[in-house]
Amino acid sequence: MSQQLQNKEKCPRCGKNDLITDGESGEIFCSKCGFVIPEKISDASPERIFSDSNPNKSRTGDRTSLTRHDQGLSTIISPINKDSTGKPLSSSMKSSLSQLRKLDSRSNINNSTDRNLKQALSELLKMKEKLSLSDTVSEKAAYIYRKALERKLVRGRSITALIASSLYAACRETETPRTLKEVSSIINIPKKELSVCYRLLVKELDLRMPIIDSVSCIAKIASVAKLSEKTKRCAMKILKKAEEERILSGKEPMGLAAAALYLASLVMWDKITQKTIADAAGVTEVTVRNRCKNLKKFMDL
DNA sequence: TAAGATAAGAGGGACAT
DNA sequence: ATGTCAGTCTTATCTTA
Repeated sequence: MSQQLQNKEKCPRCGKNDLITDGESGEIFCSKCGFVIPEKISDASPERIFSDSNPNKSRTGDRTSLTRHDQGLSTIISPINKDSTGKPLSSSMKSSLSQLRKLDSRSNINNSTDRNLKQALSELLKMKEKLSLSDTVSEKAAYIYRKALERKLVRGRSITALIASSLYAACRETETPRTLKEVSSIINIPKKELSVCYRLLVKELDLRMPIIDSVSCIAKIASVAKLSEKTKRCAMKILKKAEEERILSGKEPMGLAAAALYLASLVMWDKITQKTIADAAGVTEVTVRNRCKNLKKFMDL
């Protein structure tokens, strides 16, 4: 059970003073009718109060995020010619406001870089959902894409492909196990195009990618193929040993992990076919066999 | 039916031109 | 920039137990 904080506002649905802030998710909901207030997810950190006399502990705005084209810091000039009390504006005010609006729209969205960014980021959010990735990864992807924009790498390339490869790069950087193949098939971009963009990003932005740890792939494959914990641990032992023998370089980590799991399943009498494990890992049976051969040779199994 | 073997082909990294 | 080369992985097909 997470920490819950009382909230002074009224529930918009039932009108009762029973709003509660969930300390973990930051959602505000009514304890009487269960209504969750949309778009009002605040962070659970202590509120910022600028004056002690302020009874209304309002927030200072949404959190900033790299996944918004303006990082969540936009100010929108209302298109309605009324002041805050609802009275119509004077004509001189109206004309200066319309000037402001013109300037504002030019400086914001009509800037081609910003327009590009806006489109890319909306695609990014869709992709993030499809690949069920965390905010951390998409933030990182947004950061990479911004860099790419700065370096003018987008010219003449498809936004979709570039933002997708940024996302893939973010996965690599955060060691989130997603293969190029998965990304390409889920987002519907040819693998080749994606890998060209990815290599471009790595090269031009000087990204330092951590080497994929095949041990972390084991967990993923094991859960897809529904293997036992025992087998998983045995496979990790095998890979650790192989790592010491230094026979891992240049091999696909997924293939290696799959082979280690297959060998482990033999040791543990965990009945599993090569096909199942190859499918779970997204490699072919032949690859599993070849990797098995390598591993066996060095481990006298 | 699962596992192993073999061959042709694709694509990418390293290195030279 | 383009080409070559060794090594890897995939797909397809056949054999073996």
